[in-house]
Amino acid sequence: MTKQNFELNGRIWLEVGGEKMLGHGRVELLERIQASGSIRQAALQMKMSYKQAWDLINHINSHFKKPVVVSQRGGKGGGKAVVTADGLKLIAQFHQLHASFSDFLKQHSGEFDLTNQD
Amino acid sequence: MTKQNFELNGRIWLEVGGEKMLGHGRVELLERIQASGSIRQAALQMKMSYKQAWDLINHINSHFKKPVVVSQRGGKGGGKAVVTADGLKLIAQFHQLHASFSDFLKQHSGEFDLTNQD
DNA sequence: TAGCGTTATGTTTTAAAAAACATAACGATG
DNA sequence: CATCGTTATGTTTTTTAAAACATAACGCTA
Repeated sequence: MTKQNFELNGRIWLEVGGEKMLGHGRVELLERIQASGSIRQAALQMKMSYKQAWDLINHINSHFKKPVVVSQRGGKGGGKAVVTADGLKLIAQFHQLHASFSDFLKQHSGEFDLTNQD
Repeated sequence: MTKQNFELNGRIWLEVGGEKMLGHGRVELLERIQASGSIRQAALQMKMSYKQAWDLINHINSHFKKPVVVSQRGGKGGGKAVVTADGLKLIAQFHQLHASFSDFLKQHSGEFDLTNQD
């Protein structure tokens, strides 16, 4: 009898109007924007193009009642971006939820089993 | 104060060797194969091409130690396909797990909240 | 006031994924 | 022993998504 080796995995995310809005990747992007004060730097760190990062946060901003990132161009350093209080709240809430989800996956990871008598 | 309307959502799946192997869609495919005795009929029901369905179950079969579907061509009706005992076991185990996951999502769906004093 | 680095946005090109198409093999059955 | 409906598989085309490229706007700062 040889035992099949399984792993349980999954993803969770936040939706607004049925549209995916905030998952693991976008939360990381927000965190890096907050840490660096720059969309460009955050994008570089995550190996995505500036445009891709900008499109993402623009999409989020335009679907929430209040923006999660506010930015300005020109000035010292060329411009900057900061995560709003709401954005920070979302990051924290997502982390908390994701920790519960990780527990869930770990707790149920043994439930797949094809062991039998052969 | 206007409240942002959130929904929590997610997916879970089974992996073998880090590769996604069995999630919601493939489980449904297996069920329809079992119910109809035919890959073609299952594919039609799910509005996918026969090739796509076949590629999926072939991929699964070749990554598990024992196949989840066995099939034969020719003969009465042109051929047939049946889900193995292991396959049926996986379906059942996935359903059980997915029910727990649905509970998880429901229980935590209220954890996102941006309500504040403005 | 020219230059710098970043935000903001549109367009074009490339790559990946999906769909469509085509065809052989098979075995009961009439 | 030809037909039928399905399994099995490869190839081509289309669609979609991602990446690359290009450029304007902006406001400090030297």
